[in-house]
Amino acid sequence: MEIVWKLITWKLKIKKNMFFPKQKNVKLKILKTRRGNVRLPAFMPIATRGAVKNLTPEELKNLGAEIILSNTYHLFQKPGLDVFKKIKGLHNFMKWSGPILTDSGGYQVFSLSHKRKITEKGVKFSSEIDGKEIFLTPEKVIDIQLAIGSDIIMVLDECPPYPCSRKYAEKSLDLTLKWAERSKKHFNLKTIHYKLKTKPLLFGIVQGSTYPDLRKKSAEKLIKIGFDGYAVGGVSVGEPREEKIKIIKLCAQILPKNKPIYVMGYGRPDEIVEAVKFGADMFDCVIPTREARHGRIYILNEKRRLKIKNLNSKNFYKTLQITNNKYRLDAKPLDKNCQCYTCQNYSRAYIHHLFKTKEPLGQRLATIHNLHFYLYLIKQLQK
RNA sequence: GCGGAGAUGGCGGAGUGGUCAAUCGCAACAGACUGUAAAUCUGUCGCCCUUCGGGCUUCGCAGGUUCAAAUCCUGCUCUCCGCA
Repeated sequence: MEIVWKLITWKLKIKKNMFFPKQKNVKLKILKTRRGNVRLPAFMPIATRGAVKNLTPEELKNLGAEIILSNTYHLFQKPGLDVFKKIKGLHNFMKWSGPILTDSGGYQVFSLSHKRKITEKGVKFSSEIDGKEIFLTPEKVIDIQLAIGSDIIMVLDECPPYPCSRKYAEKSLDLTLKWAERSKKHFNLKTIHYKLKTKPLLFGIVQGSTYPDLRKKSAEKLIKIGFDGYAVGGVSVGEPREEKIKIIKLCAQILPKNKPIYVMGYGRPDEIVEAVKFGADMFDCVIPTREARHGRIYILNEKRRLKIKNLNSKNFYKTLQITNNKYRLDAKPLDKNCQCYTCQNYSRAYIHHLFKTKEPLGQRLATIHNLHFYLYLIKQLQK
């Protein structure tokens, strides 16, 4: 009798697995990290040097941020790894208890291109702070991120510029793929003693510039190596909108749907909405914070109750330049429908004045508003 | 009163015969920003015409020298510093 029962349950299990073969086509809704779950899609405010400019981690949390991004290259230079060893990681250092994703320094290969040299072994930078030489290899970058205490570790890649010749894109991709392989190997070696629950995640990065076949090759190779998530890198480095969308769409089609897809450094609000429709899950971008500091304010056109179907149009939002003279006497809040701290308390005229007189509070209030805008938007997309 | 220095576009301040509508900084006005070398960067900034370009009026005021003056000369007005 017992044997029969076992047989039945065994058969049921098999059937169940046939219905859901590893759930490959089910879109991921939640990303599990060792420091808690992240609802997808997610937007990660950027704390390059361990701080989202103008905000405390507590304020960030109140704005609804579930995960933030930090940077290997910059943290390695300052404060340096000895500090993270002493203070026990970035989370403790900056008092942020949620997950942290760290970028590998691959973007600095692009943005500091005049100060670095790429070889098969790694990238040699001459520091923009003191000119000192910094040598990063795929292995070293993993070690640094482990020391920082990152929850999502990015592999070292080369983010090629745009436009990029076919020949260079191929060469660059070959190197990036080799580095990806080495990264995975090194990561496994270094985390072999970690318990499953406490192990950080490792993400690979798809490159290949604007060439679809290279992107395809890149994605397929990374899947073969096997990562906890996949990023689309090298997007928004100056290419036209259609090119970006084409690449993101292609990558999202190829990459597994039960793993998070992270479009790096992306994007404008409408671009994010579009990418989510194609299957992208994670984003980070300097736009809301940097533009806030420069006085550009994001405003929703729709009334409250924003729903994803209302976001079809590119015009669901607009921007306003608060430094413009026309806001000098404007007693309205930045956005009359916005529930953020800034809009609940302050007028455009006041924020305009703070900017004109270079009071840092202006940038702070604008940052709060713009991040609220982005995080509110992403929340609507989670529904 | 005597001696010295100076007056330049919204402000500060270059320029001391043609290349000056006048360097530069600030202010003003606008724009850009996509894994943050970014509280940054770019443009405009005497007036008029549609851009290239062209025209007009400017360097305290009034004359003068010169082909040509913000720049040289004369007078005037004002400001600052020192001495009485």
